[in-house]
Amino acid sequence: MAEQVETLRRTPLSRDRVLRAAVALADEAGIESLSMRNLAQELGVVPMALYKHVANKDELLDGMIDVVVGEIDPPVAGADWKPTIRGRILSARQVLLRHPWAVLAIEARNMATPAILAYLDAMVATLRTGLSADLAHHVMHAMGSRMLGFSQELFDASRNAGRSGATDPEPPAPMPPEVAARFPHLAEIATAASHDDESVVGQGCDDQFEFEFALDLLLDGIERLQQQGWRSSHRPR
Amino acid sequence: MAEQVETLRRTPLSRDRVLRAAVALADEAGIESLSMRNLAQELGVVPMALYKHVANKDELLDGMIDVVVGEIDPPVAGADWKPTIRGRILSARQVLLRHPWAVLAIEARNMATPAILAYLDAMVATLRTGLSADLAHHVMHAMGSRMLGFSQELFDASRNAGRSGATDPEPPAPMPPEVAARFPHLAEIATAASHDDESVVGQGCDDQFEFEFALDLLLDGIERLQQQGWRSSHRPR
DNA sequence: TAAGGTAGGTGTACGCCGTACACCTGTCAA
DNA sequence: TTGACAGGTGTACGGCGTACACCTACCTTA
Repeated sequence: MAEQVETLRRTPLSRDRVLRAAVALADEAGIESLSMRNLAQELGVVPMALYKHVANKDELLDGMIDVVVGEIDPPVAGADWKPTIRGRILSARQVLLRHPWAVLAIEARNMATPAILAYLDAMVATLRTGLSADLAHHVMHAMGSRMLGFSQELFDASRNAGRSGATDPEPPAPMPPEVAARFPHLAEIATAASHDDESVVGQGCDDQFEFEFALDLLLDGIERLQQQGWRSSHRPR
Repeated sequence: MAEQVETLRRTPLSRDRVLRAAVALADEAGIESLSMRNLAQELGVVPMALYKHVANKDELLDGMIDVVVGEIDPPVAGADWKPTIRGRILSARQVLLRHPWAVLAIEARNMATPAILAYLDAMVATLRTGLSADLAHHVMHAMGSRMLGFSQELFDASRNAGRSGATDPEPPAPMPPEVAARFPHLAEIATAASHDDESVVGQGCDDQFEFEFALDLLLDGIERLQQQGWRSSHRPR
């Protein structure tokens, strides 16, 4: 019987199983409690066993990133570049919301992983159906991490989610009065938006709205440049 | 004599001296080799001595961030919101280029430090001279980390600078042919821009140009919204 | 069927990390 | 003179990534 249990749990390790377990562990317990030792324990195995499947922890993180990027929907073919780009980016965003730790992981690594390169290459291909190579180049820079479905929010609620513990359903705490007094303009801003709506609870931001606002600001500006045949002419400093 | 040396090096520790030494160490050796132990050694002191001046390593990092943010030029008063914002953001960018590690440090922490809040509050104040509170709110989100002078470049050379070792003056390596073959659109893009200029070496991007391109794309779009009296009207999903 | 190579899990150990806690020491106020 | 206190010290603990030697079950091939 003991060896039956052994056999059951001993679905043999594999790189894929290691990566998926790592992603699951990071999703549940937060990236900061993803250690080789914890991960090994989760897999019922001794820490050094992992090194037969990943070279080291950095390579593990790269693999995890590729797993996440692999979840992004493939681009729909044939449509206009603008809605195509927009849709795929919003899909990427949904994926990143499921794996909040991945944002930091992607930023912290140099991220020239094959999966990311493939993703970006497809994105460029779509852009190039409407834009010059020149403009497409600058657009890729301008969109930056938004291409991967996230942007740097200055106070990022999702940053803390998946950091430790699972979903904490607490609404964002309102700004304490002494803070509001010291930073009055921030305080005014904090409650300024999304109140023409009927049922907005508290002063939480509609993150999805904010993301699409910035995305469309960029996409509309890009479209305008494209329509007027923009070319980069480095102003002489 | 021995005690003279003692006295010389024993400029008494202080929170300020600790923070400045930490910033210098991160600048020179990279953030990943900033440990409490290394920092203590740099200061000629035993590791635990640091804890009389900073609560723990996270608080040390917060303090380092505040030192960096304190280097950003104060806003020039009286000018129009658009050039004021633009100028201050470009100043912030120069600061962050001097302390490349700070980008990751800022992203990794929740960054509600007093210095950052003060910086952002001043930024909002400037915005509010021309924009509604509603629009200013969304603008702050849209600009995201660009407000602090950086954006997420997908292949960020400055990310690796200051990571280990000092400045490496190597130009970015050209894309290896087998990579270019697998990702043809990226390859085309990589060499597409900044070649109408006379003397651009290799295919290195002009990072400053790219940053300003995106910044102006956003600022121009914002100005257009402002001029047409934009108000957020959440589309009914 | 025997031999031996190989893939993959194990055990031990090292050096690094952050930091809790008890301790010492010099300075200054009462 | 005393004693509180600010600030530097020494030791120790638990956790980390991972090098390295090892064992073991399987598969190939003669």
